[in-house]
Order: sequence, then structure tokens, then C-alpha cells
Amino acid sequence: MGEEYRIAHQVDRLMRRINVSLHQRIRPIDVDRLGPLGTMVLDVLADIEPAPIQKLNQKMARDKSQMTRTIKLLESKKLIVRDPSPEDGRTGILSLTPKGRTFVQEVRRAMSELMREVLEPITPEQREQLLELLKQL
Amino acid sequence: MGEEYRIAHQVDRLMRRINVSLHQRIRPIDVDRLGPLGTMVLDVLADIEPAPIQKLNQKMARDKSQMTRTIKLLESKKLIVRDPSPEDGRTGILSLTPKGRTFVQEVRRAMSELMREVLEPITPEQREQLLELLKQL
DNA sequence: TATTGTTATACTCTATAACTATA
DNA sequence: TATAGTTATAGAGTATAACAATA
Repeated sequence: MGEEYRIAHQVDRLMRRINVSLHQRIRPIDVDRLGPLGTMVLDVLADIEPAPIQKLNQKMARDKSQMTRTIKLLESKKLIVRDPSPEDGRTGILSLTPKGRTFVQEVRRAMSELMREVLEPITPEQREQLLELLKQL
Repeated sequence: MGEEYRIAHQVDRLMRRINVSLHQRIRPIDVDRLGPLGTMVLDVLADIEPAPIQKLNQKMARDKSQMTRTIKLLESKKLIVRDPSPEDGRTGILSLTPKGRTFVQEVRRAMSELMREVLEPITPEQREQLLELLKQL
């Protein structure tokens, strides 16, 4: 094709749409003011907990220092807890608190609703296809 | 599926990967310090020029005030020009200068190279499929 | 009255490097 | 020495609202 850059444009545009809509939908339920990043970190962590910080970093593809700050915020709001790792004294194992889990449920409800709107132009089979393609990347 | 939110996670992760790699690759050629956003605005504009600001806004899915600033930056670096619209006195028509076009070519070369790496795990047919799906959204 | 674009402000996210502690 | 995480700081991107000019 030689126009691979077009995929980058489309991904950017899609991500922007998702972020803007998500921001609007999340605000009323984001009583702890985690912001979009804090919300997403919690959401991603919910899939992999209990998990060392490093694993969360990989999934989020942000840099370490940013994750440090976000984790600290989530801890201070009592949404996650950090336990020492028995294997590696340098790292911590993150888990959600009950409060964190409840919030993630709300976030996912809002997010799935939003994504259903965004994905409305394509069929359920195409959605599966899209998810599979993205997972491979 | 009921797990539409997972697509949002994957899109976020992909976009992060693209942004980080792009930032590194663009820096050496971004002599005017446009940054990732300025670079992408110029890149997108190259596809639709000459275009009113509004059309660029739609394509970029950023808010107006941010685009105002970015356009001003690109203008000040002589990468684009703004001509008054004959139809609507409120808006301007944006076009790339020769300098802007040259820069876009370099950016696209770097971007396509990067995307080929990112897209390496999937076949060319799947790339087309992905682009088509994204376009529909 | 609605729309386009601008300005101003506060906030959030990002990149980078230097640092500490453990492996 | 290498790696995980932290801290500090500068810079880039974002959301919002108020505003002027034109439609």
C-alpha cells in the first residue's frame, strides 16, 4: 500500500473521539477526580490484578514516572492497594479495593455504552475482527 | 460481546506506541519544533488542502482553540499560509507552502516506516481490512 | 440568533534525566 | 552492572468559557 501512515491518522482520530466522549461521560461519576488517565489505569488494572507495577506499565504503554504518579493518586483515594512483592523487594503488587472495583464497574458501563455508539457503523462480526487485529499489534 | 470497552484499551495502547515511536523518529527532522501535534496537523492538512479551518478541525477531532494555536505556529514557521475565504469572511483557507510540502514528505516517510514496524504482525490484507474498519468509524 | 475563530486560564499529560534501592 | 521504581522539572496538549466578527 505504501500509505501506512493513513492508519496512524485514523487511529489518532478514533482515539480522540473516544477520549472526548469518555471525558464527558466519566466526569459525573469521577467523584475522586482521577481524570481520564487515572480512570483508564484503574480500568486496565482491573483486568490483570493482582499485578506488579511493571506489568501495568506494559499494558498502559506510558512511562514509569507517569505511572508512579497515577498509582500514588489511586492509592491516596483508596481505590487500589500496594502490597510488597515476596519475590522482588523493588516492586509492589497492585490490587483493587472494593471501592475501586465498584468504580471500575461504573466506568465500564459508561465506556461500553460509548463504544457501542462509536462502533455503531460496523457489524458485531466486524467488531470482533477489529478487536482481534488490534490485539495482534 | 458486552466487552466493547476492550477495544478502547487496545486503541489507546496502539496510539501510545505510535506516538512514542513517532516522537523519537520525528525529532531529528523536526527542526522547527512543531511537536507531535503540529506535525500531525500539517500531515493531515496535506491530504485535504486547500481547506477551510473547520474542515481541518473535523479531521483532527481537536477543539477549536487548540487548532488556532497550532495553525498560528505552522504559519509563523512558514509551513502553511492562510488566505481569506471568498465565501465566508469568518474563516480562512489553509494551504501548504513548498517548505511545508517538503516537510510532510519527510514526516510521511518516517511515519510509514514506523507503521510498517507496528503493523508487522499482521498481513497486508489485514492491514487493508484494519484501515477500512477504522475509516468506517 | 447561530456559527467561526480567537484569547485566556487552569489543568492534565508527557518527556527526560538524575537518583535510590534491590537483584 | 542492570533493573524497578521515584522524584523533579520543563514542556506539550486539553478543556472551558468568554469574546468579537460574520452569517
